[in-house]
Amino acid sequence: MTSETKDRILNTAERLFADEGVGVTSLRDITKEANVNLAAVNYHFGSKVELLKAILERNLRPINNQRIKLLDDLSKKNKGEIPAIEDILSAFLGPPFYAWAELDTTEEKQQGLKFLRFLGQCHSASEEIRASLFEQFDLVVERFTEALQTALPNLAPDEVRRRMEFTLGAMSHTMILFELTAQKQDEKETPRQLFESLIRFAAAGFSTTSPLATSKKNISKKSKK
Amino acid sequence: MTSETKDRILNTAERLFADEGVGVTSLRDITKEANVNLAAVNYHFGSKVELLKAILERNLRPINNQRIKLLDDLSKKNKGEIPAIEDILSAFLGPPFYAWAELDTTEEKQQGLKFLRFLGQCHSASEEIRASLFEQFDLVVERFTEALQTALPNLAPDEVRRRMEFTLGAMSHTMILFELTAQKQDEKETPRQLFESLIRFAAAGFSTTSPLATSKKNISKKSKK
DNA sequence: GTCTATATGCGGATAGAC
DNA sequence: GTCTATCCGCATATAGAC
Repeated sequence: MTSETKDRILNTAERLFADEGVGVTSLRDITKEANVNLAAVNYHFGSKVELLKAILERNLRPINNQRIKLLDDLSKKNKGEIPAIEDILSAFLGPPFYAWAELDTTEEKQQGLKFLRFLGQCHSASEEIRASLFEQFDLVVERFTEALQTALPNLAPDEVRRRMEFTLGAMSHTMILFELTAQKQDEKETPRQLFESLIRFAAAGFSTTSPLATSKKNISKKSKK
Repeated sequence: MTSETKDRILNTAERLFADEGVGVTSLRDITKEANVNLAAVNYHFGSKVELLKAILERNLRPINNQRIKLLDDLSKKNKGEIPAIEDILSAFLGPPFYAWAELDTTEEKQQGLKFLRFLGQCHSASEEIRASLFEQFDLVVERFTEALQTALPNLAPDEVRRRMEFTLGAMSHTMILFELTAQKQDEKETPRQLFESLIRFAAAGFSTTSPLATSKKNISKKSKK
């Protein structure tokens, strides 16, 4: 049996990290609430950061698998033909939202929102946390960057990468705001609206033509008519 | 004289926070390097977080002032006429970059990049830091949201706000990546390219037409031709 | 192997002498 | 205003009980 203690730590920590935040949740808080000894965390995981990584891994794997699956399905469906930008982005940005939308009870949904917020925070946390996030995320981002490059053959590779980063930034920021959005508009389906808006925003950003030549110093030269 | 000690703390902390990160920089590190007593931080600022707020305030004020000024100039220049989206976004996203571009020496530039990264991190730090960031930022965001709404009269107010959030997310994420980008491409002007790409990406995102009706469950229905 | 009791050292904060 | 001494909570390490 893989140590019930280990699972109890994992579950309790997951809830506390999402609920209260990683920074303010101490190992003492976790072990007290889980009714295990303080040293158990170190025995089973090695450190607080390693525990965090384990939680990330456990929750991110199914989401990333779904992303890849959706992307593969896109390619298969339209045999040979290149998928639309919006569909590619939907396969990438959708899964975290789907995972949330599929939850049943109100409490589960609330908990799920908190986890999304937690995930978003990890994107811009300490270097070490970011690193462990991207350990499993990098390959996914790579695959989607390739797909987008194929769909946008005229866009310079550097520019595709930059736009992918902008999308990642908008995504993580959106995840942080998810909770607030959902609570404000009591129970309404606004998270879905937020998610749809994000896809549309990013798709438009990706689809715009290459940036102006960088020779001119004056950057914004657009006419008003 | 407003305490030379206070200034020394402020300067040293600013450098260390940006250089090493807020989390790993202890008050002991700061006070040792600044040659002041450990208790001085608490006397002058109250706490580590308050010190951080003071640094944020000092650096953000001129940037935010420039943002407002640029926006005002836009309105004045084309009397009555509504400015282009790209110009509005340029006035908002440009100042942090200008502040960096105006620095002279290589060391100053490097330091400036680190500060931009630090600023970006604050966007998704603890609730308390975020709050102090937005204490002075909220009004600016409000003004620009209004300007964008005016330039996009057909876009629902909720949607304008959402897109502003996406832009903020892309911006803070970009600031975090600034340092890396600049170092990779040895000394080249890529930060400017990054900044221009961001404006273009966000402008396209803002300019796209309203999202699909939310009645349909199937979200991505775009045809390929 | 699994867990506990306990120790180490560093962090921010503070009371009170000067 | 400045400094010393000290407090308490923290993550982490380890010795040894079961």
